[in-house]
Amino acid sequence: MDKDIPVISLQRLPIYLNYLKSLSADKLYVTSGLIAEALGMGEVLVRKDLAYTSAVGRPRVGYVRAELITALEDFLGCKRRRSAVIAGAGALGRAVLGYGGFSNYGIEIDAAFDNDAEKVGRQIAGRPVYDISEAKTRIPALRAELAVLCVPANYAQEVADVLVACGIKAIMNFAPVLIKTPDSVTVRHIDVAANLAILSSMI
Amino acid sequence: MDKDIPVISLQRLPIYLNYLKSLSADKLYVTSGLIAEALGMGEVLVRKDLAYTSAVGRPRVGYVRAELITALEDFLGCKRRRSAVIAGAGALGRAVLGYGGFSNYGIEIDAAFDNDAEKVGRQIAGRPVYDISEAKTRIPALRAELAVLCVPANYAQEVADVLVACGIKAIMNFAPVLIKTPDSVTVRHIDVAANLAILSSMI
DNA sequence: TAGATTGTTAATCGATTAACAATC
DNA sequence: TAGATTGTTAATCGATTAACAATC
Repeated sequence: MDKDIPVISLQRLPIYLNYLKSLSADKLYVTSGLIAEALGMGEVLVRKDLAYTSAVGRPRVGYVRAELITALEDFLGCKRRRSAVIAGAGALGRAVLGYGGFSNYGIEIDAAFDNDAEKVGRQIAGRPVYDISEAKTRIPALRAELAVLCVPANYAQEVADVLVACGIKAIMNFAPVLIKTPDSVTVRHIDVAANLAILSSMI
Repeated sequence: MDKDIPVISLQRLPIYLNYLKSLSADKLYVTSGLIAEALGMGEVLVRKDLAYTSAVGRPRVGYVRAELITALEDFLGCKRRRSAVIAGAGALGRAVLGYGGFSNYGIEIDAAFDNDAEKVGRQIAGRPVYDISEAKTRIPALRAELAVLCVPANYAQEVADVLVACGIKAIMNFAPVLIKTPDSVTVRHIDVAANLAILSSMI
């Protein structure tokens, strides 16, 4: 009955959530018009997006801000704690490990993997760095289903295959190369250089 | 006459470019069908996207791979060298500084800025770290128009304002907060935590 | 009650895909 | 020539916006 949320709407939900959280605590109600105005988008679009979550607004007053935050967090699964791992403990992997923002979404980065003996066995930001060969025992033990791929391009496919074999169900890929995975595994590719090039060509 | 390329098509051009470069050197010709197949998309879409560049294919043989790469590079402005700076020399800023991939697109990261006296004056990956107060002389001197914003959320708007005042025309924003800029400045927001949360909710 | 805002249905807009003529 | 592939025009699909009834 209820249609699945389009990915493009899903991508806007964290933006709404951030905005709602940024409002001062005495702001009890918000309207779609207020959100739309602040974020530079159409108000009907905001209502449509919010309708995919369990959010319910009231005519004349709008949405209760706290309820709306809860609805968005529920929809995004922020309540359910989920474990993630990082593959590649280079500069980017370490930056991601040290980044605290994941906890807002119920995600915990629990470990990193690398093949460099220099890095293996140490801790980074309080998290252990294991040899990649340990992935097949460590990942199931952690029940991790999310992975952030921060290895060089020439290792990306090989490491992605290992992650998939270990039960990882979604991969955020920072390597500048497309990786192939079974349909059951979702991949988001973030190519930082390509993004900057796109920006540059839009100037 | 010629319509402007939609942003969504523009975003695919680096993907085509990477794929074409990944092919072995003896692959002289490529067809839209080959590219589409490899990338899991429709072949008409590939031809439409390529048509926005100056690429011209030939019926029956397809596109000359080398020509197509050149056409994409020209369109993306990879030939014209452009200077970029990083704001924020924390873990993420350092990771971006150390990342070599920008040169493929003609982009050179020339400097970083920070307000931490510990970091200012040092070099990271061979690039100088200046105090943010120097931005207004250094950025124009470098003729930098691109910036990567890697500061904490609570500084993001303030630092973005400085960058804009220094002549920056496009900002890639890694801070988990929306920033406001004049219409003349293009912003791409990459919220790593939000992206992982989206992925997670798609599992 | 009057008026503001929601939620939904219909219209529009833009992107993708299908169809096909051109051509090498 | 026959056939494969391009480039383009028309059709479809999906997302956004407009219109509006419901309602608090």
